[in-house]
Amino acid sequence: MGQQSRRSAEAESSESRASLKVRARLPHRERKPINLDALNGHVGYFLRRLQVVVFREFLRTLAEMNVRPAQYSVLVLIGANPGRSQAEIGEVLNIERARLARLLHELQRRDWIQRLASTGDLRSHSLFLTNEGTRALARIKMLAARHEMQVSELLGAKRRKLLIELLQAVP
Amino acid sequence: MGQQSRRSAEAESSESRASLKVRARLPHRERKPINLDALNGHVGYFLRRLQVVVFREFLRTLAEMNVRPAQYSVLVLIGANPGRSQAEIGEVLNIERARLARLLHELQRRDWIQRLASTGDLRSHSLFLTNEGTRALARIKMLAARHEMQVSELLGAKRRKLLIELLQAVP
DNA sequence: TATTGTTATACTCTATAACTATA
DNA sequence: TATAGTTATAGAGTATAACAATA
Repeated sequence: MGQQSRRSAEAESSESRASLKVRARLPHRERKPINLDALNGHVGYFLRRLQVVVFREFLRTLAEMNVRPAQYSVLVLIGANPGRSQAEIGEVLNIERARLARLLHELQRRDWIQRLASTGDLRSHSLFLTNEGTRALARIKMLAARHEMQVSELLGAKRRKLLIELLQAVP
Repeated sequence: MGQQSRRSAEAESSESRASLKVRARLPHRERKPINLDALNGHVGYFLRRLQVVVFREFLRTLAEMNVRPAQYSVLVLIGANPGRSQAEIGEVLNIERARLARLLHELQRRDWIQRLASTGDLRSHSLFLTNEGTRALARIKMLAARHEMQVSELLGAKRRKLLIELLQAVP
């Protein structure tokens, strides 16, 4: 894979944590640094900056299963909370119900999930993994754990732990 | 504005920090909490969760100027670093040059920026704000500062400061 | 040969609105 | 009336590829 060759190439430069660095297309000569100005005062800017890098890495590591972050989070929640409705899953993940409907349609097409009529409220669907979905999720979780290790290499284990604690505590 | 009435309505419930909370469409009855399972171990999940809320709030607060986060960051950098090329701006912000070209085209259509031929490298364009762009950016920065205050209310000033320091230090 | 900027395409995600069927 | 889910549309963001001009 392209990722493998890239990683080994960068490893040669003896910077093990450089693999995820945001510096594509290195310029021929170093330029004067750019002043971030007001961006330095925005949480959103830094959140977005890191999130883009992390998601890009996620896509690379999960490429063999062709799973995107949103699909991953939905699969994990269905696996750990079988029988919940689309409304409940969507609310927790902050995914619009319209978007979730299409996302689930794709997961169903792959035969990873099934939607059964709810016993109580006839409007809602109860979500479950299929047997194939359960097997796929096991593999996917393994790759996701590998991804998280790469994130940990990028951030440093200590900073990663601090960051999770901080973000988890947000109301 | 709809936001104002919403904030005051929620303020009545004596939860001043609830204005940005992720709980649209409150269910009639509380359900059993959903188990986040493996998501609890992913920095990316928490990053994304907060970033979506923060960007949504940004859009609301900057709605009167019709400015999106990416446009804001580009305007700020051009304002603080006049004469830089598209390649330099795009690299810092991690915006694809193809996407940046279209984004700048839109800013130019609004007469907020101008692209002049570089004196040195004839391939590159030097980016500047127009007079109108300078005036617009002043107003935009004022709104962005207001936005950041709302973020600070959501996170708590102390946690916001910690978060910025942590994210800023990421390599 | 490589880089800068442009145009084009495909796909994902976000935000709406309109619709049905249930409650 | 309100909610659960579906379908559709428009716009933003991401990832590519191909191209002309210049280095």
